[in-house]
Amino acid sequence: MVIFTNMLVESPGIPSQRERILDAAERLFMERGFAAVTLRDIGTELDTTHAALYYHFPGGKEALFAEVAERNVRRHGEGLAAAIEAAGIGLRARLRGAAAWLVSQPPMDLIRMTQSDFPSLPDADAGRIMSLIYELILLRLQAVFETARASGEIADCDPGLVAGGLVGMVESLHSIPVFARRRSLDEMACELLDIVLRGLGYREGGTA
Amino acid sequence: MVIFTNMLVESPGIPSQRERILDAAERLFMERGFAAVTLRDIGTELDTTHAALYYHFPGGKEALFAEVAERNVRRHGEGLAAAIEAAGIGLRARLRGAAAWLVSQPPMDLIRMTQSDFPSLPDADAGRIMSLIYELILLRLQAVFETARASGEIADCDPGLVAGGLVGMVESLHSIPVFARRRSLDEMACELLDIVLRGLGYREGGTA
DNA sequence: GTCTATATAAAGATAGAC
DNA sequence: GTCTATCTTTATATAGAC
Repeated sequence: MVIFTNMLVESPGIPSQRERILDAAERLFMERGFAAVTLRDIGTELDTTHAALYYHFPGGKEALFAEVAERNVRRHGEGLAAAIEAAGIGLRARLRGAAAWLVSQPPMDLIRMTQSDFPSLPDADAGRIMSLIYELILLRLQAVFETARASGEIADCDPGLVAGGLVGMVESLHSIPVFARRRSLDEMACELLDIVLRGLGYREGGTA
Repeated sequence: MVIFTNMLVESPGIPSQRERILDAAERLFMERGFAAVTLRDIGTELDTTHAALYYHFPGGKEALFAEVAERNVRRHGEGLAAAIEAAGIGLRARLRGAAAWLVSQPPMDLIRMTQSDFPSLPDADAGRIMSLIYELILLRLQAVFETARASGEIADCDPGLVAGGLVGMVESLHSIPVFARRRSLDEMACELLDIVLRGLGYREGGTA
């Protein structure tokens, strides 16, 4: 029986250097965007040099960003699905779970991504990541509204539009400077959610 | 009677080169953010060289961005005030006017500004512009909700939170790629607005 | 795998001609 | 006022030692 070294370093709790790079890069890139982060910033974060990054990511900054952005979208999607799942049934519970997840994560600035980051990437990368955003996040939330509509919990509406508007509204809470936050992002998201729910004619349990 | 040259070049319809630079810079900076735009980009846009920009803006990129960002916020604030004013009375009309104005402008990405652009500026500039955003945009919209609350058009709510959430929701429509827009941003904003209005217990005319 | 050193390119900024 | 040319800094990227 042969034990591979890379199986050991990938064991839980001992993240590989590659993972550590991805973590730091993801945080920096998602906070500031592609253009505003240098490879030296990422190296400094890990107490190493930017040259070391090229061993793990031969494709350089673009490849690193593309991988990091895709990873971020997938993580957002998984967390969203898990939060919705864990919330059980009922539109209000599901949306609160989804919103709590979104504000617990670094901001996902879709305006910056579409207007600034993606145009800097090869079309193939940009297109793939944009499709993932649509598929893993927007469609996932849209399905929640469709389910609620089908069971009579809410009135008729454009579920895709409402899902998108909700993400934008909740994510925008991240733009409140930390010193100006008199309540937690979670509480504020809940209050906004309740307004939207009422606007959709929400009644618990639906027509049943 | 002396006629100053710079009075002539500032006459309507004949924008000075300084104005043309501000216009181009504003569009580019507000679309892509501080880090993603080079002075050469701006020069190219005006069929000139980046060196020429230093004659009009000796402070370089930072000073140009600071002036452009402040100008953009003031323009947003003025347009917002004018749109609300022109809409007459009634919360729905006012919010529709405000939303129509917001989607008619290049996106104002508050997440990117606070997380990425402002940290690149001197604290004084960043603080001043952030205060203007608060004062000219958020407080202006907040006042609309407070007025509506006072006249009984809507139920009690946190007007600052609702104003902020609304801006975030409406602005996020800008992240929909152009090819994927099946309706105009204006129509989508109206539909979202109506949901929020209903959620606030809106009734036309208020208690009167 | 990571480092130092270096090559190359891009971007901010200035000088001086016109 | 604008241009060309140049300088300086910064950033991406590579080479080769360890």
